Amino acid sequence: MLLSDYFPIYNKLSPADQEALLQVSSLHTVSQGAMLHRGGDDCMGLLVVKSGQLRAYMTSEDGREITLYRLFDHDICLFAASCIMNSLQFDVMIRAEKDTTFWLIPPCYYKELMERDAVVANFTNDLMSSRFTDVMWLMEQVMWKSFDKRLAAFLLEESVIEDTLLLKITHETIAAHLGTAREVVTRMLKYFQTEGAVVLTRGTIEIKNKKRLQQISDAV
Amino acid sequence: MLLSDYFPIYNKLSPADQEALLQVSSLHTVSQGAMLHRGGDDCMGLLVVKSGQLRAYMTSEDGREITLYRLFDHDICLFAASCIMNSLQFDVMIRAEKDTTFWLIPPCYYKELMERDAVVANFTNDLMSSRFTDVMWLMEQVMWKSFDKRLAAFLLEESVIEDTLLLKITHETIAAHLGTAREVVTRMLKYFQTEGAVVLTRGTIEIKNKKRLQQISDAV
DNA sequence: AATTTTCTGTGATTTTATCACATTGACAAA
DNA sequence: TTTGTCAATGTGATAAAATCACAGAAAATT
Repeated sequence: MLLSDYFPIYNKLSPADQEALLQVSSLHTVSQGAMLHRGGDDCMGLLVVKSGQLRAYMTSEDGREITLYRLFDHDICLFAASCIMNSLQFDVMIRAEKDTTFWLIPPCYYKELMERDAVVANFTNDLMSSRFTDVMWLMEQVMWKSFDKRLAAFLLEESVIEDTLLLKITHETIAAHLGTAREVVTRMLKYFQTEGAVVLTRGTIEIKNKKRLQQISDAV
Repeated sequence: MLLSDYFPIYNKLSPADQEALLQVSSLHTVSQGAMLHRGGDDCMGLLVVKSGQLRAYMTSEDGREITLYRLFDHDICLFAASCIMNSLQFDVMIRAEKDTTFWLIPPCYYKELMERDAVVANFTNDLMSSRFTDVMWLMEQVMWKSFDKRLAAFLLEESVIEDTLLLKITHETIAAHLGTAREVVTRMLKYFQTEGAVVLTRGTIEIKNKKRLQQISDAV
């Protein structure tokens, strides 16, 4: 599979631009845990995920984290190229959650293309809208949902992503996803266990009663 | 003053598009408190603020609110035209905080223009980036700042916007801006009063010690 | 087997949210 | 002027979540 298969507007580019895009783009592979981007200063370029999984998150001054959204195969990451949009004035961190292969389109090339080509500009617009939608969804969760609902929803989502009921994840990691403290996660998980919804062992959470988690997550 | 003075890229449009833009746009005035937009379904168009003040906010199912950002003279509101971006999938409410005069550019016209003209598309991109930046700033506040800091910062900002130390605002309204409950605001304001930072009467908050509020707001 | 590190458990306290209702001030109607 | 009404504020009680400070258990390393 080529970049052209992963870049939705490739066919709408002029032949010259198609050629140039393939020329300047490069394929990279990083290992799980690799830091791809740390905030507004660094600017690697537009990142097109071929395979793997990335996590975009925000950090507090004292090192707490919250996951903004995740990127999977075919997703495109705009914020690793935040320098091309000078009205974007905030810091997003991006880290590989799995071994990940991606194409990188250099920021200066993409910027020039976007400013010249309406199709590319509108596509960029769509990308940004999607991420904006993700963040607004998160905002709603953080603002109006109680923690038990958010945790239950996270476990269910994680179960879908990993395609298993036996999650290999620590309380600390969950806390970083949800933007809270580890103890808070531990206590709520203990409660879920007394409810029979999960079984906990060191480093794992086994989902025993999916319906119960769904009830908790969906309750009004 | 004409729309052309408030629309930054007007001079970059073709003469025909300049002409058409002025043709299809309309000038409107609404009173304080008027609801301009409620969520994704309604789509009035791109809204260019001539004078006044708008508030963009989010609501919970049970009617709680939080202010996302505010719009002043020369600001342009993209979300009253959210239908032109079909990847934008969230609801923003927009209400006039003051009597407001604005131009309205019809969504279908703007959409067509944007898809055709790279300058317009990139400008739209910039608008969206700015709002995204606002929301990310809010996210940081909500996630990592304690409530006393957020309230102190709000009072100071309000004082700048209204250009007075005697704020005419209720605890209920502040709670809606900050996304919390009225009692929480009342209690914290009482505390600020015991600190000598403010003096409270029904419907007003007088800032007595700006420095103290700044200390509270900026404390690490 | 001993040591170190990572992960989990838990009490105590503070902050913030929630619920329920009391009180006060402003304004309007009688 | 008095009375009634409503919006705004005050506050106690309780619950949820965050914070702090350790204790202990499991896994990994030496």
